[in-house]
Amino acid sequence: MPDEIVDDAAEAGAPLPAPSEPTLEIVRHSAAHLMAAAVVDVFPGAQYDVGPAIEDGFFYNFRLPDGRHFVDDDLQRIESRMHELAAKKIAFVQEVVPRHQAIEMFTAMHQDFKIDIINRLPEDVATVSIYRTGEFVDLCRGPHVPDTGWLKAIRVLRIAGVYWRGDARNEQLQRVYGTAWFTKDELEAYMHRLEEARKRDHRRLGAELDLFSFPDEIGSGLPVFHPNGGLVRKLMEDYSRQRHEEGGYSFVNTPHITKEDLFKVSGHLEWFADGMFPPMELDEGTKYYLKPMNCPMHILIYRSRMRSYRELPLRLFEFGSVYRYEKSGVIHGLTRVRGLTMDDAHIFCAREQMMDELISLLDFTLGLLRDFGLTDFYLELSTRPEHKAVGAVEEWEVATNALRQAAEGRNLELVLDEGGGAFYGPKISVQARDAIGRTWQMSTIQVDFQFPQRFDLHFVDDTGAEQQPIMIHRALFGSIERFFGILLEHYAGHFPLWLAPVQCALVPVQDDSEEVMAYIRSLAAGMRERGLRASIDERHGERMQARVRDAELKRIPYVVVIGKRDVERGDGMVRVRDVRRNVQEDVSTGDLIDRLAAEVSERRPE
RNA sequence: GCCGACGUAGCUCAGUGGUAGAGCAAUGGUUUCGUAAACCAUUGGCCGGGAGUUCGAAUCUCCCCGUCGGCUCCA
Repeated sequence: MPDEIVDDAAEAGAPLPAPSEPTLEIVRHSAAHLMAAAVVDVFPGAQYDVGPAIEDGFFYNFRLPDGRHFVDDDLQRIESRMHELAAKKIAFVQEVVPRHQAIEMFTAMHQDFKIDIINRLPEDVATVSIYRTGEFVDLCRGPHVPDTGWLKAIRVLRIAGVYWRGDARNEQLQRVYGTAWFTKDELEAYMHRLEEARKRDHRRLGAELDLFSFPDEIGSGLPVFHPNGGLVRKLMEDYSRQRHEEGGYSFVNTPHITKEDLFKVSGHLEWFADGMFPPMELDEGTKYYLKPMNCPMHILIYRSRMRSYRELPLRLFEFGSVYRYEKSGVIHGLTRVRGLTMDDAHIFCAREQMMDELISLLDFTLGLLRDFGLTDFYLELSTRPEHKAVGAVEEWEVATNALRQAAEGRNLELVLDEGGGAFYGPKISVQARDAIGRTWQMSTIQVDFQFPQRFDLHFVDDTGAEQQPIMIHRALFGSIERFFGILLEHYAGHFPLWLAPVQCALVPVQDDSEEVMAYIRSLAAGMRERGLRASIDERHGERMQARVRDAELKRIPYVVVIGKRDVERGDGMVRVRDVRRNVQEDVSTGDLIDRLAAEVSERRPE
């Protein structure tokens, strides 16, 4: 994302005027300098590359002498030295020096990266700006805080190996990340935010709520869904199917493996081989591949017979499981896996139909996402990748413009992702912001002229002539696994009622009364009749308080406690605890069931 | 794949060269209590896997598998 972009030009050239009040960005950039100064102190001979302020903090990249790598214990040493330097209130002093003089100076200091950065500046840059902080000198156009005494609320957070200039073919440098704030309170608040985000991490909630797991025996990036997770997933799929049925989609099914030829024709083996599992070879020498995408199979369904213009748009939908070889270091919970199920569809239509289809598709997409409680979106338009792309540039332009037009009709921010398209076509991604402001890529909609050509697809138009259809690839959840994980984090485990695996916990005050238990069982049966999912806490001998606590920890949205008094009163009233709002209310069982049923049928988000 | 940190009971973790521990969970019992943790007892482990060093390895070394934080990638 943009916060990682390192702009060398911003590190040198014309100095920037200091604003009257330092901003958080200036504090962080100054903290980066302070950290580099500390690293040079602690590791004499260390070379420093670039060190910008980023969202929530800063980093600096280093090359340590003798090929040394940072280890975790170094973090504390660096931070301690930073605090020492901060306490000295060393001034940040700017100088503007001639270019050649700067090169001589950094040459004398053996700072190869700085020399390289200066050499990359445009020829007409005659002077550069440097900043001194005591002994430490950095090429930088500033501005900075007046002195290091401003840098009290700092913390060194983590280390990383990073490729020089962000290219995996280059040498790997050592990066140190830190965070900096105006005050210690803000720093504490930030650390607290990190902790809160950790608590809603879907990997943690998945285990706590018994939703899914990643057995080592199966392999990295290959999740299994437990009964409760499977139920949520089924509810998601059921609703998606219903919407697709209403949306004019046809349902298809395709196998998980295929002979290699299919992926030769599609171009996947040429362009996507890195993302595919290695082939299985059969006795006769035939190679079979696990499919990384469903499109070629849907194309074969289209091509199984001659198509008429009357059939178009033909929308083929499938929850299609695909397998992608993701590098070991990138696998992450449910959001980056090696086996996933896409809510995948391919729309075959005539060129004239494309625009209408894209517009209605975008509506359909946003509507579905909103039904799952995601409401804050922006769109991203990804254009032709410079190197990895098939097909004529003109066709890419037509497709890109069609997507742009469909997107612009909306009241949503549209950002450009230059060169981020698939190898076969440009795409629109729907990005959603979650409850704590993070953005996630959700749906993708891709226009494709290539596959119809590669697979020689046709339909007969109203004059009896053969025409080539165009294809739209689209996945709205993206992958069900990923969407599941995002929803889980968005709701911090508190699914909306219609998705909650257990909607209402029925808790006896004391479980030794057959009367009470019978009452609870009949209430559960009444709920079940209305399609509601209630659980009865039948553990023997637990205290009611413990049962309530357990129900809340399991994120069961409603808890009803029932004891002798309720049964003896005979008025049908019970006390309901609304866990998500943390309120209690007396309500009749009939009303309770009606209310829950209404909340479910309206798919209320909370 | 790369850099770093890790892997001990279902979960969270302690144990750093001398035959493995706590809390929670689970199981059994006692208790029957009105809205977030009753009490007692019991069970539970090839210390991720393999090889090596050592009289002796959870502990040291190497290789593999997996997890976590980044990087690269995410078509």
